Amino acid sequence: MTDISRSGCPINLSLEVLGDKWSLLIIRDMMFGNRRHFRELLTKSEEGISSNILADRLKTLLDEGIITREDDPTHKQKGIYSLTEQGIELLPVLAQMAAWGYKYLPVSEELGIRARLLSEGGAKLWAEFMDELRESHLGVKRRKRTGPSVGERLQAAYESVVKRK
Amino acid sequence: MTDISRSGCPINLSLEVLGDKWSLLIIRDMMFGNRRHFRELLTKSEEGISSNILADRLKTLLDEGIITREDDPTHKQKGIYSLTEQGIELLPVLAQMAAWGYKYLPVSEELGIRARLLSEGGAKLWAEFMDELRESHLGVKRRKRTGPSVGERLQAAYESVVKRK
DNA sequence: TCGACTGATTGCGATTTGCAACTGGTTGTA
DNA sequence: TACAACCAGTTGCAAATCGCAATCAGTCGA
Repeated sequence: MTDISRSGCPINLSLEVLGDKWSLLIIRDMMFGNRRHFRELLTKSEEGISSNILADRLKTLLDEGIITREDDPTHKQKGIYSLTEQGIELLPVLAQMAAWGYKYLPVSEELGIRARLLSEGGAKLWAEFMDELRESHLGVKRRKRTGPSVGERLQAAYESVVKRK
Repeated sequence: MTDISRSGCPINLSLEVLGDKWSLLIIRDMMFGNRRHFRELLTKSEEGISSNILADRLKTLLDEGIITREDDPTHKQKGIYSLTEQGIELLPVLAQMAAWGYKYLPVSEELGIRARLLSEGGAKLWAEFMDELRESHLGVKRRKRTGPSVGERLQAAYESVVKRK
């Protein structure tokens, strides 16, 4: 990551932080896959990132204030990565990107179902999911709610497609 | 651009098409700056893309069906690049990215004003602007409207900041 | 005819990427 | 206590990509 920026345009600045093939995929896995450890991000992702790239991107995302890292009390070597508020607010970007990809690219059925639900749910569903992320990543308490969470609903939809196969 | 994809995830597929530092900036300039020729995209952008990268990205975007190219009748060598519907529908992605960058990154005042207006305008303004793009890039006729277009309003806001300096 | 302009292409060094192997340490189990 | 499995990274190296500068051939207006 270079220190000097090409321009002060918000889109350009965002791309200088996120405009590579992996950063947003890591954030996607933290958001939708609840991956919080290095190993989980390394091995449980669809795309198979290599460890040096993962280490490098996590470092950059830390520097940029998009994620944080703290020690896992259950294991001296484990670190737990969490999204910051800034990271959580990338959800609309990912959601729009997912909706566009779902509409125009050859998305697989099982991986597209979440994009569809998220797209159909609109801004209101995104806000609800972001609140859930604030609870699980920032420790912010939420009002009690009824029924399954957005995260659970997305997961259930995914598994129902996978099971049918 | 590789032909084989890492996964069928919509976010991953979108990133394989757009996940580099330049593609979305080219689309941004076509959308908001009304740049339609190679030369315009090459020299009138804030960031200064080099000509080989621009040529390569335009080719990729053509292949992906995000833009089209046709000959300019006024000059046998000039081509006019236009956004397709698929390209126009990247507006929400760019708008969300601009909003996020505007909120969290050191955006310059003159280049941030459009992001702010676009963000405040919300989905309704985006839809209106996309309709204008359909008219100027796809030749789709629109119903007559009153007052300045979204594109004109964005441009006016930008110039008012630049002039004040 | 000429100089400026058009959309590119080429050569080349610097940077980034991706794979595989490896490091130093921790944990659970016997 | 011994040991295999697991943990978060690091290192070396080859290949691909990036980015700058120079260049190219066709076209236009004077």
